[in-house]
Parts: sequence; structure tokens; C-alpha cells
Amino acid sequence: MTETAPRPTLEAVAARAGVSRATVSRVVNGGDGVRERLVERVRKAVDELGYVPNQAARSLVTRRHDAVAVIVAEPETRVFADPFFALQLRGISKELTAHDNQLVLLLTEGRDDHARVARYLAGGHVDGALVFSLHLDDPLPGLIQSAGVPTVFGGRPGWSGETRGVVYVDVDNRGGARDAVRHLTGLGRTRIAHIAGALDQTSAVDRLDGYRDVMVDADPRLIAEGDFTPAGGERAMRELLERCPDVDAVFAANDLTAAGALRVLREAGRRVPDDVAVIGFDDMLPVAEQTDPALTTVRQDIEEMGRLMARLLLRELDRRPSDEPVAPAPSSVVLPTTLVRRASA
Amino acid sequence: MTETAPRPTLEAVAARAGVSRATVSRVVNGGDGVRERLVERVRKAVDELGYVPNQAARSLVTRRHDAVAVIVAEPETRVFADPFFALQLRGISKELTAHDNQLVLLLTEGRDDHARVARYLAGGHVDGALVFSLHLDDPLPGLIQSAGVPTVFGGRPGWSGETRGVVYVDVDNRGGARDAVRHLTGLGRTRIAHIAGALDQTSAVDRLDGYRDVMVDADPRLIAEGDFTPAGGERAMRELLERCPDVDAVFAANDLTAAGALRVLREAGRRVPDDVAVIGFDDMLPVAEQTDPALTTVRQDIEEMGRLMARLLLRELDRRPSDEPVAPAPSSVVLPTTLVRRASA
DNA sequence: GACGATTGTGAGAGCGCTCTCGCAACCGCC
DNA sequence: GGCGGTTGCGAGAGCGCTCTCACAATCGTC
Repeated sequence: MTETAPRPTLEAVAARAGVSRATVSRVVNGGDGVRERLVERVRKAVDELGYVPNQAARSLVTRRHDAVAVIVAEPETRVFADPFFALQLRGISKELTAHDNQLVLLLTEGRDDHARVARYLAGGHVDGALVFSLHLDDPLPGLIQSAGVPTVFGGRPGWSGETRGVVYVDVDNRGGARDAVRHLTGLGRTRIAHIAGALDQTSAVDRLDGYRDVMVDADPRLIAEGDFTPAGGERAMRELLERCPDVDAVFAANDLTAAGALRVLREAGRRVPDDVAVIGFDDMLPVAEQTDPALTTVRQDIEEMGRLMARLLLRELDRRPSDEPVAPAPSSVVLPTTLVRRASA
Repeated sequence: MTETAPRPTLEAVAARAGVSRATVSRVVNGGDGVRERLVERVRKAVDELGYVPNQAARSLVTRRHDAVAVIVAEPETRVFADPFFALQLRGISKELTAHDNQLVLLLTEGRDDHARVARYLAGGHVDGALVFSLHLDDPLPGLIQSAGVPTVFGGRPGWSGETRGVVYVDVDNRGGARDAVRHLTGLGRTRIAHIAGALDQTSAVDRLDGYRDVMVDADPRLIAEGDFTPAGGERAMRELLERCPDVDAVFAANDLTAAGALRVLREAGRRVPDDVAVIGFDDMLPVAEQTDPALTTVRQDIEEMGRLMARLLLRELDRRPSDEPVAPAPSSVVLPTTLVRRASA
């Protein structure tokens, strides 16, 4: 029933406005170099017919798609357990929309998908890609790089290959970690432990480095490796309590880890923050505010991170087509963090 | 430097294989009606040249895009605070990928965006749309419907317009709510309260209805309206404690609400579940498992919901082009829920 | 009023693909 | 060996757009 009426073409608009296709095209694309009277006549015809340009036809000749792929490698479900991902997407989406670009979402699920993604990118369906590379050994960045598609990474790619020319947006994990630990020393704590994240991710490594920056000659037994999950936090906290019963503060690699640690501490009868102060990382709201006591943590502006990734990519895309000698290539950006004080430290 | 080599065309492949464009096209699209020998020769040429079809050119003639828009209306940030969204996306993504369709993500942000989305859909960039319609008064479903794009909704659209032919996937909110409340009555509770969600959403309404199904002539003072947030849950719980100090169970519209209620109950010195049993809805893991005590809740298979939405849409898309008399139109699906027993009830 | 310079417009080619159509080549049959 | 009936392949049109290029109209200038 809903027989879709054939969409009007440039031709149709031209006929109605009494001009040529070329003129309509010019008007639709900004109207430069067309006399005001004609512009109006064309605009009117466009409105009356409800003309919308056919993107496929346009792409065919311009080789531009005004579309960007967002690639989320998701070997674990962790990505989905926190709102991180959604917030970044929102930032990206806002920025892309503001520049009339579409967001094509590619979720990858293990090795098989890599080939698929590579093929898709090579297929030239999109003008560029935003990639969240989570793991040190992830082959995806390499594949993408070799597909020759302009790319911006989310988070410093811990990648052994060529890194010149790699553009990424990251938060200042190391600096944020330093702030957290300094806050703890400022509270007079001396036996400050760190529960690290999964160390195959640069964010975990950087946070550990930040901890070490402050605790220059920390007792190595004060460092336990978690995996960014509450369960990992619990496990690590138990180890720590056993190894170093005198621990008086914990800097956890993220909020979920901290939540796990808090639970173990409560079970062990340690009061937080009186006996042991705890700081998390991320300021992941549904968690950080729900813990008991509410979690002091390092906040990062995730949405801004997404927005920035998109902005850098779009800038690069604008730069490319015009083979102007040396428009400066965008370089990576590291966003600041802020310490959010709540009850736990 | 990375001068992108011009991508090979059908023409190039044809020349290399010593056949015509048409034959290459046939092979690329399945190879029917081409002799085995030629198929092989063409395949070889395709591989050697690394040929990938130009989607824009193909779409131009086929009017198919093999792309589906996912539209998330997001007037509130709530959507992003829970993993809901991400899980549905994952389900959708899996299904679409399996059928070689792309996922174009459209996040909308208030009224202005509606026009943008409508225009985009009308522009025929995608073959269909998956829409999450959250609010009763949302004009989006109407706009989309009138754009004539095949659509499947996530969650029953609470929509006053024409509903015949509307296809949606929902979870059995009402049934799940009934199960939860029956579980509470089974525990011998009699003063069972309900903290409703934002009642401009069908899920909240349905859960309330489910509660009423069991508590046929419940004391109306046992019903408080929340808004799906922890803060709303706290507020509602305080009201309830004041109005009905004898409350011995609470069924909350979702886990976040339940988390808020739990906190207020603890403050008020009520033991959970001994004095007051609490049940949530969603089984939103980072929350439900972290509360103290761990939350008994109603689980829904979010990912499956996404997958199903995609499947229904793809089926509809397959149905349409071939104007076969009456391939049965897909109809809506309601997914079952399961009660997950933890410590709180 | 005739001149080049400027600006506005249209004709037409072509982007890379699909798909219809007609022609060969081949089949089995009388 | 001549006949209709398949089957396999290529020629060519055309999808809706952009963009170059040539031409027409307008301008200021001497």
C-alpha cells in the first residue's frame, strides 16, 4: 500500500525551476555563483518537490561519503558493562552530526571480524575511522593503518609497530594517578597500595606508572594486579591485606576495582576512610556514587574525549583532499583529569 | 605520502580476466549462470587486483544500501548511564553483520534533531530503521512512519497514532512484574509497595500494571512514583516509609531505583530482606551485584532483544522488494523475563 | 559603440555499477 | 542436417549526481 513515490531528482527540480541541472546542483551545494533570483526559484522548487539529494549518486562522483566508521574492539564484555563506551559514542555523535557526517558503528568480536573490518574500510565506504584499541597485542590498528584510511585512536594504542603519524586522544592516566596518590600522601598515608588494571592495556600501565612516579621506592608488595573488574578488585585486596596488613590506603585502577576492594575491606573490618583510604578512577557514576562510602575518584571527561576524536578526524579529512603542501597534520591530544573528593578518601 | 592507489573497477577486473563487465558482475554477485571455468578466472582476477565493489555505484542502481539506521532518542542521559543501550546495540550489530548490513547510528538530542533524522530517513540512505522510542509523547515514531521507511521499534511505542502495522520487540514487563510481586507474596509479605518508573514510558506503566495484577486491591499509598534513578528511588522510599511504616516489601521499577531504596532502608535501620524485602528489575549487573545485600531482580535478555529487532527488520526488508502477494508481515514479539534470586528477597 | 574582462548558465561527459536484451553456441530431436 | 529450445556471454543503456568547459550575458573602459 505504502507505495513509495519515486523520489524527485535534480532533473525534476531543474525542470520545475526552469533552469539546468547544473544550476540546481550549485544551489543545493551552497549556491555560490548563482544569481539571487535563481537561487530563490530553485530553493522554492526544492521545497515544493521535497527534493533530497541522492547520496549514492553524489558519493559516486565526489568520492566522499560524509561517513565515519567507529570501530569498537570488544574481546570482552567489559566494554559493555560500563557507560564509557556510550559516553564516548555520544561525544562522537554530536561532533559528527554537527558536521553532517554519519556514524557507522562496527563492533568487532574476535579475530574473524578483523578481516571483515579491514575489507570494509578498504572498500571505501567511509572517509575515516575512529578506533578504540584496547589491547597491546591487538592487530586491528595495524590492519587499519594499512587500509590507508585516516584514523584517530581512542586511548594511546599500545602498539609495537610504526607510531609516527598515529593520532590518538587519551586522558592523562599517569597524571591522574599521580594526583590520586598525592592526595593520599597529603592525608598522611604512607602504606599506599595500588591495584593495577589489566596490564595489557595502556591505561592500566600508565596509571601504574603514575603511582610509581609518586611512590618512588614503594614496597613492591604494595602492588597487586587486578583486571578492572570488581571480582579482580576483591581478589587483589585480599592479597594485599595478607601481604601488608599495615596498608592504610589503596589507589585502585578503576572504580569497579575499588568497589570490589571496598567490599573486602568492610568484610575484614577495616573502616574506610579511617583505617584505609580508597581512591578509584573513572568516576563511573552509577558505581562511584553507589558505593559505601561514596568513592573518591579521578574523573575524566569521556564525552569530550569522543568529541575530540571526531574533531581531529574531521580536520584530517578536510586537510587531505586539497593537496595543499603542508597543512599541519593534527597531533594527539591528552585530556586532563580531576580528582573528585567524596567520602572514601 | 600514503597516496591511495586508485581502486580497481569492474572494468579492470574484466580486462584482466578477458571477459565483459557483465560477467564479472555476475560472478561477484553469486556467479549464477556463468561457466565454472570463467568463474574461476574472474575470481582469480578479483583476488589479484584486490577488487572491492564500489558500494555507491551499486546502490545507485539497486536502490539497496544494505544499511540500517539505529535511532536512539535520548532526551535524558539515563540511557547512557546503563548498559542497556550497549547490550542492545551489540545484539543488533551481531545480527546485522551476519547479514552483511551496516549499522548507522543516529543519536537524537531533542526536537531539532527530529527534523534531521526525518530528513535523513527520507533521503533514502538506509533500507530500514530500528528505533528506541522512550516516551509516550515522542513525535519521532510518527515522523519515521511517515517517512515510509520500514521500521521496528524497541519497546512498545506508547504512541497515540495509528498502531496497526507497527512492529516492535519488547520484554514482558507486565509478566515480569507479576512474577516479582508473586515472589514477594510467596515469602509471606503483605504490605508490598511499588516504586514506579517514569510513567511516560510504557515499560514503567506495564510494570505498574503487573504489580496491580497481583495486588488487586492494593492500598494506593503503597505506590510511589520514581523516575528510574537512584535519587528517585530514595525519594520515593522515604515517602513510603512515612506513609506506610509497616511496609514489608518493595518492588522497584528498576535496579537503580532499588539501589536508592536500599540505601534509605539501611539509613532507616530496616534490615533487608528480614524487615523489608526488595526486588528490582533489569538485572543490570554492575548495580544488581554490587548492592548490599545483592539484589533479587527480574532479568531480561537485552542482547536478544536487539538481535530480534534486527532480525524482524531484515525479514521485512527481504519481503518488500519482491512484490509477492502476501508474504506474511512480521509481527511484534514480547520476550520473557526470569526472576534472579539473590539476597534482597 | 567596439573591446577584453568578468560573471552566470547550460551541455555533456563520466563516476562504477546492474540489468535487460539480443546474439552465439550448443543441445537433442525428428 | 534442419528445427525449436536452452544456456552463456557481451553490448549498451542508464541510475542521479558533479564538474569541466564553452558559451552567453553583462560590465566597465577608452
